[in-house]
Amino acid sequence: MSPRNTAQRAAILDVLTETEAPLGIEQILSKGQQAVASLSQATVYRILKQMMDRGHVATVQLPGQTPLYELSGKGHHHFFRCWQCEQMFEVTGCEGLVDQLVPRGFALEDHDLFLYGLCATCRRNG
Amino acid sequence: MSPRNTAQRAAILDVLTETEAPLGIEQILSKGQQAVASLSQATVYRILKQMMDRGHVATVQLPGQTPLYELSGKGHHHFFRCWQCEQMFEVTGCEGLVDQLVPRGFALEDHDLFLYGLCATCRRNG
DNA sequence: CCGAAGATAAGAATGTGTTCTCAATAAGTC
DNA sequence: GACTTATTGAGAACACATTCTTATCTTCGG
Repeated sequence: MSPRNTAQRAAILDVLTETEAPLGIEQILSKGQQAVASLSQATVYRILKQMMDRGHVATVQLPGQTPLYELSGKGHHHFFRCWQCEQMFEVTGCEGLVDQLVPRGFALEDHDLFLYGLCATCRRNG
Repeated sequence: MSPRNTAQRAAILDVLTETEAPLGIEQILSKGQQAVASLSQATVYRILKQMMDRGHVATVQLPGQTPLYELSGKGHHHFFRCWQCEQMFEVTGCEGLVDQLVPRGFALEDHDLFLYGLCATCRRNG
């Protein structure tokens, strides 16, 4: 059966829709509480898990960090994370590049890639 | 002061030296116990931490996994992880490739890259 | 070889992220 | 509007990796 249309579910979906970058549990919780003050952490976990099971949400696993969440269906992409403002920027266009690193005889099926540095704004201001 | 020369410390160093791929705590523990049967998990953690503080050991953080450990001083490199045999293979030569993905105006300072698929052996046998 | 100080084993304790429990609440149905 | 049933909030419980505690053992300087 399809899930009931609760204010909490709508709030979480709104947060994910309005934000371009992937978000952590705490960020989703605090932003969601601006719409539904009573929103609890357990509910955020519960709803995100359901959305993932239904394929509406995907996780972004940065090395050594807890997962971030974003709406799925964006196609293959990676992220540039700014060390100053900590924002994440979507990066595309890795097709063909990564293949050049695969050892002879190996079959590449997937890859993870994360870029770190300064975004254009922080670079100018810093 | 320099650390005392114990059998446990030598065993862990041997394990890291003899293995080309980065290892997890459990692997280091079980391999090390072949040399020093009494080796305990706490000691593995303690000695690895010391080796990291001294810069002799570095961690490899795969997304969504606990850290792996390898001897440092290998220069910049990445890994290809085989889904079948779960072995990790060192990959080098990313220079210049990653830069092509950096958005205009951004300053790239570091990156993580992980390749997944089938190694040559598993590809032939599977 | 002795003794002081550091190192170890084992398990207890901790920390963190996530899931569970259950009484209270709210959605959707008739 | 009342009923049935899913959903929620709050905190307890859990899982797990990691660190701490302490009594015992080992290294190494003298």
